[in-house]
Amino acid sequence: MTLTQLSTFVLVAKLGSVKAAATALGVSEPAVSQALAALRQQLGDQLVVRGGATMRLTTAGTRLLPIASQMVALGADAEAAVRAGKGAPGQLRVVASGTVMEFVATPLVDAFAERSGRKIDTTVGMAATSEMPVLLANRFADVALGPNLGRTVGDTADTERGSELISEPVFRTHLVVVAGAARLPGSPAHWSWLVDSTATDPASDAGRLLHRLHVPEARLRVFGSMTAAWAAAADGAGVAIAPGHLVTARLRRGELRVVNTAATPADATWYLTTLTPERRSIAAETFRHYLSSAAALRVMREPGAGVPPSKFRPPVYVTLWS
Amino acid sequence: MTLTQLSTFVLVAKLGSVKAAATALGVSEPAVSQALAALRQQLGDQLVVRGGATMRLTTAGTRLLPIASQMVALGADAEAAVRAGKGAPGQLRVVASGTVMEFVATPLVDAFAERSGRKIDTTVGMAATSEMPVLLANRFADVALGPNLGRTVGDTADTERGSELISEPVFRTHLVVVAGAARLPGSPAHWSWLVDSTATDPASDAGRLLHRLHVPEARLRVFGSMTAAWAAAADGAGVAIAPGHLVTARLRRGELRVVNTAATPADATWYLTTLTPERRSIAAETFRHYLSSAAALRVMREPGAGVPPSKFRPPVYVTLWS
DNA sequence: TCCAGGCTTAAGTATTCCCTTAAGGGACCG
DNA sequence: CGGTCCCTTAAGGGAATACTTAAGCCTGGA
Repeated sequence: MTLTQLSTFVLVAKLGSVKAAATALGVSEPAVSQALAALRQQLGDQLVVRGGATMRLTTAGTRLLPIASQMVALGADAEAAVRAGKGAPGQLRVVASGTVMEFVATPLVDAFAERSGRKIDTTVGMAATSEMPVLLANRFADVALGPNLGRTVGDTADTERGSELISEPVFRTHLVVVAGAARLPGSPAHWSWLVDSTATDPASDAGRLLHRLHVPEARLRVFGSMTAAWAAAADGAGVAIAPGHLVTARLRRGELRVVNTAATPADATWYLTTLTPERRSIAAETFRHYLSSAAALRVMREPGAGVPPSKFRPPVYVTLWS
Repeated sequence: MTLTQLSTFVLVAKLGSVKAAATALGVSEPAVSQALAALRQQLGDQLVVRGGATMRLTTAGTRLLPIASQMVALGADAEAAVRAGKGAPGQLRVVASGTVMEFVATPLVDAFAERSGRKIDTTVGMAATSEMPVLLANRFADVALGPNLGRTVGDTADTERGSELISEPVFRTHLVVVAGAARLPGSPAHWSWLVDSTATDPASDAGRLLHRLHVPEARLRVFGSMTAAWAAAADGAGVAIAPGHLVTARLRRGELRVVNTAATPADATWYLTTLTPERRSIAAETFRHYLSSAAALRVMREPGAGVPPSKFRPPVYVTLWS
């Protein structure tokens, strides 16, 4: 019964699938399945079993989950405690949604590291919206930047202590639909939508927008980054989604134009999600404070030139700081 | 950072020595030292350093200890939870002092297992008095049978939550000094004391008795078991210590006679020590209840023939159910 | 000053972890 | 009934664990 195995179990149980856990951990499916098999053999119980759509917990698994979850969290706390105890630099692990990751996470974190006098080691990873609560609750990450993760209706799991999350708005923008010079036939559901991978996350801002416009999946063309999608849109290949404030330059130059739809322009707010204050690490608190500064706002508003399409790595999930 | 390493660290920190931890775990000293070295390297801090008599915690080590301790305890809880969840037999791990171990632990546990309908897997290990609180607090054991472990004055460590212990008297006897036919010259401090290894434990009943009589260590001859010591005493090799109720037959047969001293007969009470009720396992609670039964009392009063000297294993510490 | 007890290192070995790719089921859906 | 998605097993390899014995080293005490 290793901590790795327990982490794996927790992730599978909370995400409801081996595949999802494997993705979140950045390993192959068999790796997860095998860790699970080892736990199952040693504890003499299946713990999680296939139950149609999602993996279901057995009775024993249900009892194990809160304990395992706490052990994993304590494992992270242990490292943080030792770090703090020996006066070493703190550590801040950020997870960001794809959009935030592409445009502002890196410059934001760079600026933060600069400002903190390099006293805080900061790393960034990308995660899907559904993964973020799990990653935070189990201390795989300290803060999340992306959509609102505050408690939503129908949230059955996670009534355990310590898993409560707090989302605070840090930046408000609006999503617009943009296109090049090409004519757009018929309704939005018939257009060709040039999107990045976050749009396939139904809980993301872009995903919700597409859902509201009833765009079928067949009409999507997924690009490795938003920047790449915009370039394709400018070439007349279809329409793309963009945070308004990030395409002002392209609009001014006439490369792109705004296309109004029934659902756009749509408000879109980026949130910072953390644990409750008493469970927050010092580094997380510092970062939270930094985000309310004028310097941080400036970075989010004008994140520089963005990342050139070739340099932005597609949704290769970062191995999450094992 | 494995659970094994954390257990090792906790044991070293709480027992104050690598050697003690190695003994308690039933492994060699280098094994402990090495586990510690691995932790130290990974966490980048010494955690515990040599500080004269006992190992002292560094700042980082101080912060780590409560967290590690809780992780270890949760590890045991996890197994228990899964066991309970799948309806498997419960588990009861008993630690006993040497005397209890030699005479009553085995028959007591056998009787308990019988009575519980084999629904509880019971194992017994032997431990020194100083080790018992640590073993209980970190879930290496569920109950302890031996001297009173309730909070004593000067108990500096263990103010952390969950380490509170409750000792309840379960059997009252009295210690007597016995000898064979030989004449005893001078004061008790000059006699030859034939004892078992528990007498070298200063916190044990026998150890305290020897201290009260100012018997120097040089006057001790350590035997592998009390039974063996009594046999030697009967041969005239010196005096021995015995719980009165266990030597009545030998006294009646004239093999031994009681020698009165300034400190004997001395009251000696065996206690059952457990965690607080809400932290107690079901098996521990069941055992506690069983001990108050007439059947248990009978076993403790007349534990059969005892163990023949050759069969009782000297303080070979049982590997503690890792 | 040397000695002794106790912590640490060195060297070697068996075991377990943890990951990979490739291939074998099993359930659900059209 | 075949496809597809997903979980699982098989096989293999590299690294880390966890233990041993033997030998060094540091500190405190006679």
